[in-house]
Amino acid sequence: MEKLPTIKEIAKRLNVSVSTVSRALSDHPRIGLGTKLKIKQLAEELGYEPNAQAIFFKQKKTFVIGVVIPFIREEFFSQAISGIEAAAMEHQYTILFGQSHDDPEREKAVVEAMKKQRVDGLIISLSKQTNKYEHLEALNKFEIPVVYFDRVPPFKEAHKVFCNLYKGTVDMVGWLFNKGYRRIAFINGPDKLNASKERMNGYIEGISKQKLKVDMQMVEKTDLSKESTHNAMKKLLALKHPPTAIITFNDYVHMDAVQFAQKQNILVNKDIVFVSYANLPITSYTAFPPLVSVEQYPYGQGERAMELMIKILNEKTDNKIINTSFYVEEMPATLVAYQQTIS
Amino acid sequence: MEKLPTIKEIAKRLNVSVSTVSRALSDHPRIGLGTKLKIKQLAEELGYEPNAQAIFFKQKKTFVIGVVIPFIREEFFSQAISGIEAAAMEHQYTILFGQSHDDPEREKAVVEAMKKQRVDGLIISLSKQTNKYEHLEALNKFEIPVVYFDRVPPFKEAHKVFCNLYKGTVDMVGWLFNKGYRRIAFINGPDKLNASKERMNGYIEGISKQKLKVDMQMVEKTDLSKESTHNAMKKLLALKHPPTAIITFNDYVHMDAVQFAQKQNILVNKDIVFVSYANLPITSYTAFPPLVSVEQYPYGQGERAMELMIKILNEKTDNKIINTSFYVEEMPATLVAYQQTIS
DNA sequence: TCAGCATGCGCAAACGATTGTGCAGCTTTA
DNA sequence: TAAAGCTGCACAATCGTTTGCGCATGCTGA
Repeated sequence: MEKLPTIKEIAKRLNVSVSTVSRALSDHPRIGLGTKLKIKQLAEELGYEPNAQAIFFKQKKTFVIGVVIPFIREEFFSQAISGIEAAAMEHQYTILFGQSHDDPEREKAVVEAMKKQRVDGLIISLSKQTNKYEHLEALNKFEIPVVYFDRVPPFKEAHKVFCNLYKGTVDMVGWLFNKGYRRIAFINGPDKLNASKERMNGYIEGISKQKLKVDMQMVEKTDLSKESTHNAMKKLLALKHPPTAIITFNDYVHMDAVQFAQKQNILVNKDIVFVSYANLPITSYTAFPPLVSVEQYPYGQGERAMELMIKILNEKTDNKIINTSFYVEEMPATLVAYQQTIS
Repeated sequence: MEKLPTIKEIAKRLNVSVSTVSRALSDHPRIGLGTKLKIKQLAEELGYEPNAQAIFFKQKKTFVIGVVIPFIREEFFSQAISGIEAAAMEHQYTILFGQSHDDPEREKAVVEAMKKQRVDGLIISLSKQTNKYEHLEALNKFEIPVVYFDRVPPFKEAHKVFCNLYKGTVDMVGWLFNKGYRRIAFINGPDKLNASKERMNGYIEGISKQKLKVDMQMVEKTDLSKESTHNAMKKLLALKHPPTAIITFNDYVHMDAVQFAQKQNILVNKDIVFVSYANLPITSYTAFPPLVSVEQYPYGQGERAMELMIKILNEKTDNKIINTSFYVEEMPATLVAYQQTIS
């Protein structure tokens, strides 16, 4: 069992100083060619690799970015993290991973742990329940930049990457209208989510734009649990004039809604058509994927969030001038019709 | 913008030495009560938190475990990583995350990056293509323990956690036999995967146990791509006596196989029944989930892998005696009938 | 009264690497 | 031929923290 070789070890074996070894390995011009060669050869032999911990410790930089998301098992987030990882690798960064499980306490604990690890920055998609931001503002105070993505905070003073679903929702209502649907219902998410407000505004605008009347009986809410969604469906189906089209908050709500409709012997996408958000690959395997989806590009969001982070970090080291402005990146949400892979 | 406070800063403000501050904060008995109080109070005020980078650097420990998996988007792995994370948090460890994308080159690159970050240990599920292990043996050489899970290497000299699917497969064949099926086909994964061999042996044993004859025409292979699975299905359906039951390598192969069957206007689970491995939550949303599945407990595997890792690390610090034996943990794979949630 | 011990704290080395400075010895140039 | 410049290397400080050792001071007991 060998120890990982150090610069010291090389110096001792070759009877030179550690500084000479350090400079030789980084091709410093003031080191003689012969010495360089000897050193590099021995380094190669020993399988020397610089101790990142030591370097980063001295440079006060770790090249580690913390990433906190609600649930990795949600495909949206696993795709997002893939985008983050891809961008990170390209710039020699590594990522520390943590889940909040949509619990603010756990979110706080994870963020603390990452702060202890002295991550260079934090990329986070907030937990549904998060309404206090002290644990995150604490990071700002200590010059650890935070980039939010998808589930971003309501205030302006933050770097964010997100999809604005307003326009996508307007388009979706328009699409349904053009297909002849008039009784368009909407199962929205929790009020406090920004994403819910955007969708809601888009829905109202979309309905109005088609000269239809907004009927609040057609709007239900779910806390995103299966029971809650089933409950919303129950109410919609009990209406005197039940909807002929249902827009659901996301693909998971979609699947739960479809499940409920089937239980009621409703012919999905015949009696009632279902459309949704997210366009996740798994839906292509389900019996009744949304006829049309608002694509939110999770991979792209993750990628952009990471690139933004790197940009911020570079600015921090380059200019000593503290940049007090915040980056806000709004990505387009586009309407995607379901690709018929079956039959 | 404040800097993160250091022990030095506290020492300067209180006109004591850094060693006194360090000892005071860790309740050393030789530090006076009054001094301790003053120091602790100021530390609290400044929001002091020890610089983990510095401590770990000195202690040659990072409390970071590298985790490398093929694809986070596969539910099996996202569940596994949740188990790993849960166990890690419980013991104050954090996890560095990387994906191999089933590419040995990328796997190597990720492992190298983690080695540079001086992770305390590495938990890995091998890429499908990995058949050289130098990049991982390099870690062993430098006393960075490696725990493999699920996709484990063929050799003995390794810590492993996995499900042996042999018995599960025997049981599955038995289940089908009891239900009256006799022409039981099998779409297996790539030969080089251990998991394929286990399943194959189980299949053969299962068939023989029921006094049926093993018909190699009933056994097809897939490289796990959709095309390859469709191709395997094509061959099976073209047989003079096509199967009445099909065992697929995993839930993704299952979904692709079902998709193909539907294209051929075959009544799934009526003309042919499909059974599979993994029992992933998403299959409950699909039109035709496997009638029965061999549950592989990804969360449990991840959890156990992490616990094993911590055990190994503790042994390393406790006894200076190097433990040369390897831990091999075989988890039971149990047969699970599909929970009918629809209708 | 003084050795001996406990108390309370500071000094300095160490972890692995980077980097400014200094100092030889050699070569160049006026 | 001596000042000036270049070449090739070593020394030492530094990052934040821990920890063995040592040095005062005050107290105890014989």
